[in-house]
Amino acid sequence: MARRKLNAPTSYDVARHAGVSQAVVSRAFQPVAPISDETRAKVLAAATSLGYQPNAMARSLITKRTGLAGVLLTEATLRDTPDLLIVLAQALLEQGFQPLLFPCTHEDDGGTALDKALAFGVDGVVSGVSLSKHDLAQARVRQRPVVLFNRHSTDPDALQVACDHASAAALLAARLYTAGHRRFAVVTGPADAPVSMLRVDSFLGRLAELGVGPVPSYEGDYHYESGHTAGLQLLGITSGQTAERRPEVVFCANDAMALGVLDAARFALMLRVPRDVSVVGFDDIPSGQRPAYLLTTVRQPFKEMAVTAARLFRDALDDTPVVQPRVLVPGALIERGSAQLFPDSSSH
Amino acid sequence: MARRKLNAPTSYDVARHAGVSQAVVSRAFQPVAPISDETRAKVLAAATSLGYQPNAMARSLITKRTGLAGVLLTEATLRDTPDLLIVLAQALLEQGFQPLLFPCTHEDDGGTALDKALAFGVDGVVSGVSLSKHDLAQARVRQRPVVLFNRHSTDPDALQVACDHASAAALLAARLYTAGHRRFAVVTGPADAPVSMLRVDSFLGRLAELGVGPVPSYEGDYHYESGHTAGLQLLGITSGQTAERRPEVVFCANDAMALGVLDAARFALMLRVPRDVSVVGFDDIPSGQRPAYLLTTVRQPFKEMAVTAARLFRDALDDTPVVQPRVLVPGALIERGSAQLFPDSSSH
DNA sequence: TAAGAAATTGAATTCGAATTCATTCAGTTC
DNA sequence: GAACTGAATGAATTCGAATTCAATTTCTTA
Repeated sequence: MARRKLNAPTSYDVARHAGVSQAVVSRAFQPVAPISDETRAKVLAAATSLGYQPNAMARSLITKRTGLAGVLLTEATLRDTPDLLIVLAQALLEQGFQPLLFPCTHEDDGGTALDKALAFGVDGVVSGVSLSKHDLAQARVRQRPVVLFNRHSTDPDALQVACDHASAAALLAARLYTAGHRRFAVVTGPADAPVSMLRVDSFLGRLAELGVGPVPSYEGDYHYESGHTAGLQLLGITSGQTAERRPEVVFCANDAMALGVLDAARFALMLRVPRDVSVVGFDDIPSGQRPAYLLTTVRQPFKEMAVTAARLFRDALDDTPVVQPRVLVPGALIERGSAQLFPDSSSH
Repeated sequence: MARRKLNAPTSYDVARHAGVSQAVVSRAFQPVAPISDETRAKVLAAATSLGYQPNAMARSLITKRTGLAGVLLTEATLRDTPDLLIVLAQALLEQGFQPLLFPCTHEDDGGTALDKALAFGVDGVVSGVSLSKHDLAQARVRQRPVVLFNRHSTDPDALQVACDHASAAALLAARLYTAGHRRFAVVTGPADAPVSMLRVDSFLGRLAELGVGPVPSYEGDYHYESGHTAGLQLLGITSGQTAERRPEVVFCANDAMALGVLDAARFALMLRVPRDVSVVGFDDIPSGQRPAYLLTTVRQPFKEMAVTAARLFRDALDDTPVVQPRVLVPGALIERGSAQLFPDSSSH
């Protein structure tokens, strides 16, 4: 490994320049330390004149802190809800942490990503991918807090912030039932996506409570295309569907697929939305807000969730007693034109 | 600062456990080093049994390498083209670098972000925000390579990878002209957005060459809403527009605004697209691909650009002589239904 | 078999800033 | 003015792995 010398000035250079000891230079850069204002000013002046900046590695070596927060997110999350990364990064920066991104291709890459993050010396991790109990234990041994973001763990001590997908989905189900709908269909996310499961199961659970019978379902992969395929499948005539048996409502585990269903219904099957069929999703992605879609959906309050996660993260690091290790933030039902949400007096 | 002891094993612990010296442990973890296979195996066994991982800070302190690549991107970029971050992160990871994200609120936050990145000890930076000559010089003094991504610098030595926005925009202009269009309008990005300038200026430049007179323009901010407003303004009757004077084509500096223009035209002004007006954008964002929009646009080959950037980055770090410091990758014209691209025999 | 080359090994040093601890100095108090 | 308090300072140590260099072992080769 080529040892290249970097001509960056060190604290010793600054010390010599300012006529003090290295220890004093170090103190000048700490917010609170035994040093006179006069000396500090002198040191800082010398530092700026030399273009000195404390070496992060040397500092971390002794303080055991890097100021880095590992951020574990799936590529699907990054792609579908880019806003999440932005608000999470902002929130972490506000708490004084720089986000170190670990993009995960699959939901089960979390363990590997966590290992890598720890090897890089992150102070802790905010994880938007699932982590096993074993992974969490490993982080705990190393005293690195982990905040689960929209992910759940059976570990009672795990820190977690999540949208209350279950309640929102159940509410949406009830709302649609009340509006008079009786024939439902669902498009799920991939079987190993925990959030999809939460949403779909709650939706179906509430419907079951209300006496709605078996609901056809299609397993998508969170992408638009799979939603499109699902739409053709669930609403098309291929399976001998007639208007009487066609689902009145299609609930999708996320918005991307809901848009696919919507387009399949409108452009491929020539159905009118919401008159012939209501389509609802989950996430409130920007394109669903456009007049071309007007998707009824559930919005996750990412900003609030991110701020909460960042705060939990910092508190855990500061050994501040964490009052509430598990925070559930309610989702907001966003009613737009893609679903018929009021009893239709003209029907039947 | 509370000095908390982490019970992480050190190389000395492993050394004791394996009955060798600390130096040998260090060597066991390097791919090529003077150590026998036998000893290495013994050390690695001891290491795994103790759960040892080399301390990144200590290592970096002496090697002057962190394995971190600073990634500077504006929030607008993160939001509008999330795919870019994903492919860039993948490409950097493939070259052995972990992306350290520095989200920038404004285009001119680059200098600050670069400073922060250098303070964190990144090995170099890939910047999707503008950097001043002074910033670049500072990085060079520290021997930290900077690869500009879709950004330009007058510095002849600067490493840069960019989409050839200018050529693509000019091509698009010519294409529309050939199709018979003569009345154009443009929606620009914010005045300080370098990429918007490139695109719009080239588009207008080519039109001017073709003899097209003054073109009305509206300054947007890259967001959908501003596109919507621009659409109302440019195509609406507020300014006493009649069908004869209404622009036949609206060129937008990015897709997000193009969608806004398109929706304004269709849903607010009841114009038919592309019959009454053609709308074209730039970027090829996913929602423009949907049947509800079918936006004609220019796609940036992000994957290729990212791979090139990552390779440039690595070569610069390895002191591999960089063959081509400036790479321009051509954009791809994506023809969809939002623009009339062929001479219309039925017109006039 | 002796001399020399090559491969391993370990003791000591290094990287740069933070911290400990002893020391100095100025300011109080009686 | 002696004794004491508190603040400010610097010498020395520390963090943990990589590297240098001298010492040792093993392997060649004449």
